[in-house]
Amino acid sequence: MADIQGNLLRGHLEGMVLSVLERGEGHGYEILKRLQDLGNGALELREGSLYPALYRMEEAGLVQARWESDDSPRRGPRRRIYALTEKGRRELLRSRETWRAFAGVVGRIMEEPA
Amino acid sequence: MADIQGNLLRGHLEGMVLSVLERGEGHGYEILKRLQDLGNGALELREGSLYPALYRMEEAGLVQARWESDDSPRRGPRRRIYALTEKGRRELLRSRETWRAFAGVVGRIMEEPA
DNA sequence: AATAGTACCTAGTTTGTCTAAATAGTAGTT
DNA sequence: AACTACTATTTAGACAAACTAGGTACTATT
Repeated sequence: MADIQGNLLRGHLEGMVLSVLERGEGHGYEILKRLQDLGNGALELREGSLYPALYRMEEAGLVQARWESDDSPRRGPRRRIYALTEKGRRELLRSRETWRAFAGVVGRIMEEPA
Repeated sequence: MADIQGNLLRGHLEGMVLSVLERGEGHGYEILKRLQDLGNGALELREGSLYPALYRMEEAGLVQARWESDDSPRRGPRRRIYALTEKGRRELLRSRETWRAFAGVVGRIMEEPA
């Protein structure tokens, strides 16, 4: 199983998080699990990568964070819920364009017959 | 034009260089131009990224380098010519697999309808 | 002599992922 | 009660690879 992690991910994680949040808000651990699920076991993403990414994105105004209310029915550790902002939505569109350009160019270079 | 550079490239450059060299040996500057051509103006790759990458790859035994002979017919700065080694060829196969896995996973996450 | 293109080199900066820990609540087991 | 495991968040420090921003040197053209 080719593991996707580290340098390969650099610069691509933010778009992936934006994309996951487009389907609905979610807390950090949930975003992590959604990404790992979507990665089908090949995506090795750690908490230590995701949480700092979320903080950067919050600072950049791409996502808005709130603490889950105390009086929610569930028990367990508090969760911080992230949602896309308008700016984040625009950034997602740009991320998709960048991804397509990137995948097109690198794909062509990697796959073109010798 | 979406520019492909910096963090986006991290971890992907080595495979691209291997792939370009599969089509035939070449010197550093030539590899740079070939990549920029293949990138159709979108790939912003600098010498300061490529040369160190070539040194790393030489050290890792993926490519073999030699100085162009002095008595070659052309005039101009000396060139250092890089060629794939057997190990480099094997690594290229692995790079392609990794690329496909990466592009598949990230593509699915980026493009999947919300 | 000035400019531009080819060709290589490299010290130092940047930055985002990862390592590796810590904290804390809940649930199930022995 | 003690344990293990899972959920959930936090963060200091390490690391590595692309980049910045220069430098050298030869050739050709204006």
